[in-house]
Amino acid sequence: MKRRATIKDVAERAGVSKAAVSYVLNDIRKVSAETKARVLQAASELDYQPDFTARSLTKRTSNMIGVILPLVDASIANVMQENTYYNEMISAIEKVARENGFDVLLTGLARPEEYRNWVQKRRLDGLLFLGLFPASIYAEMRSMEVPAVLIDTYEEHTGKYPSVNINDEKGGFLAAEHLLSLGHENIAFLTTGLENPVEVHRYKGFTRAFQERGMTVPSPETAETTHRLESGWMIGKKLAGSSRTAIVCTSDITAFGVIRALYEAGVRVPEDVSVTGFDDIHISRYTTPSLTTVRQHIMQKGTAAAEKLIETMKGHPAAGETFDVKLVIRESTAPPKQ
Amino acid sequence: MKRRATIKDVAERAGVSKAAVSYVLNDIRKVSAETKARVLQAASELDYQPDFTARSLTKRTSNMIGVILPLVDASIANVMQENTYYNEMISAIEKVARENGFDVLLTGLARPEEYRNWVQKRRLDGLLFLGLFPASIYAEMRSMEVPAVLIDTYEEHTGKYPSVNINDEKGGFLAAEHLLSLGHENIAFLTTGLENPVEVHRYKGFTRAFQERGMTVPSPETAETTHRLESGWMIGKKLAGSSRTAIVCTSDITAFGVIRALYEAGVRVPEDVSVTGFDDIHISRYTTPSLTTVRQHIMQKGTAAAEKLIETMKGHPAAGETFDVKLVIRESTAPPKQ
DNA sequence: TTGTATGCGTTATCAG
DNA sequence: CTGATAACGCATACAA
Repeated sequence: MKRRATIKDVAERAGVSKAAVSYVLNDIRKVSAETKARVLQAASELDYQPDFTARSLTKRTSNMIGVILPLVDASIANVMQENTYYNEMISAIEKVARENGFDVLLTGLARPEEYRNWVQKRRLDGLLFLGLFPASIYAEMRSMEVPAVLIDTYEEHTGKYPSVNINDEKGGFLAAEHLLSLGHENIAFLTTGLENPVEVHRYKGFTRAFQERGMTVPSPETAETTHRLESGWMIGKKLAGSSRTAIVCTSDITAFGVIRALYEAGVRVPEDVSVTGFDDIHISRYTTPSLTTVRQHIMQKGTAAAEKLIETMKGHPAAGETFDVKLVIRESTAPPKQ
Repeated sequence: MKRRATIKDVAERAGVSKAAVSYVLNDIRKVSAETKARVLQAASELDYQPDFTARSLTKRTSNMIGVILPLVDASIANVMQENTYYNEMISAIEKVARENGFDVLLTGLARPEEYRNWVQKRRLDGLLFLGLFPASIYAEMRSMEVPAVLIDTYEEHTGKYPSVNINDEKGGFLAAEHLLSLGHENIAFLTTGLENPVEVHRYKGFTRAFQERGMTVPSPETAETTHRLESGWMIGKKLAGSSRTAIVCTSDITAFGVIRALYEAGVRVPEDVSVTGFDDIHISRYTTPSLTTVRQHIMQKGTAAAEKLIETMKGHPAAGETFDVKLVIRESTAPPKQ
């Protein structure tokens, strides 16, 4: 590779000191118009671009933000593999970062020690947490002074970091209320685990809908893994023979699994059983039946998270934000059979 | 943030020189057992971890690999948003990278100049190209000496870089042959554009199936954008009134769009029209009808690409590789109506 | 075997 | 206002 021009080359060509070049290019100090012109001229002739590595060393910043996903069985695949939710999030983050001159470092992290080390040795300027992590990681976080924004995380886990969320409680409520108003009474709530506050809030909203009608609240059905098609499929298989007439899922992905299992068992959706999803990923509009689901604006959330992080990094601490959700009624729900 | 221990701190604590510490930690030269022990002891006590930024400066390597996606309308979203193909690819790459001590820098790139600059100022050790880029980028590449592996790219575009592919021609053939053997004659081939060699090869395979039977080859239907649900949907809408009895799609995503459009037009799949996909992403097994498709092992491809890149970076240039594909017959295909 | 000195490309400090 | 010069943290050629 042809050696890249350094600041020294520019300085020599312009007949000034390295410092002068730096001043001009960073517009950090008054420089005589003539020097300035010479420097710019030389820089342009040599196609000079500052080296981020060297710059990082003195500035103690890397111009990189870290995007962290939880590791399940040593891979991020188990979390993100099947769900285009992450595609939208990452696309949004990458765009905001790139447009602000930052690069995105993507990694899966499991143990808190790794995390700390990773951040420090890379001199990351900011962090974005995608999803729920072991509580110990949040403890570790507090001891570092790196700006961070949490996504889909609730206060009890955060401490001092802004969090970007959606109104999960309302989402759960909307799904339940929709089914109740259709006339369903025996409704299952399918969660991937109530250790996750996101799931808890959705379940809370679900229960509120019942309570407001003075009905008893069904206990939740718990899938054994993360949001996966197969988790939904297994629960659907189990529920196919039950007396449930409707199933509320906490992701579109699991809803698809459920619907397929029901179909294989000869149970029709929505004629026999209604199913709702959560997220409204793109494909949900295209399946048959298309999915009645709780829509969240994923890219908006990702964009907001990245923007807040960058604001915070610039020294303007941003507040968290909770986005609204709305119910999108499609074909997977209908009144119960008589 | 509590100041991080540097090599100097370790040296002082161990009562040796900085150089000695470096030697021990990098195992670069023989060091007396005693010194070694003292250094390791001190390093461990101080929880010393070398700073990658500083290390990069002298070693001229960053321990980062860049994963590059093409930019469409200033965002990578338009390419990756709806397709879990990318989730699998990225998961696989991240895992291999992480396990080999590398971090993944993810970015969207459009103009060749940006690309060159990005690689140089970040001192990237290796590059992974996901998908097809403007030809000018390949030209720019040749002038740099950075190891790279191309994914889903054909020779004519590469030059000296190994490429990881699948047997696209065979995939196209399998899909067509399957439908022909079912008795279909009027089969549409839906491509997102024959500028992309991947699509060209699939179409070639498709045509071969016809030629081997001495049948005339249908001309392709071209969607106007990238692999998107909506691209498929629009073509499906157009094809709903046609005499085609089967449609071969070059991605599962577009196939879903097609199927939905047909459904909305009252055309049943597979009773009225058969549809095949390509990729076999996870959801294809769970939709109704489940999708007959050409399976490629996406994670295997991603893993291989990352491993080849790392091998090349270590000085053992790896060869490209073409993975096999196979037909997975599910519910979206059936013999034509009598 | 170990320590010293220098370079990597920038930015920050401090004289002039 | 400008320009040497010293960090920044690490690796390495060279000297001891």
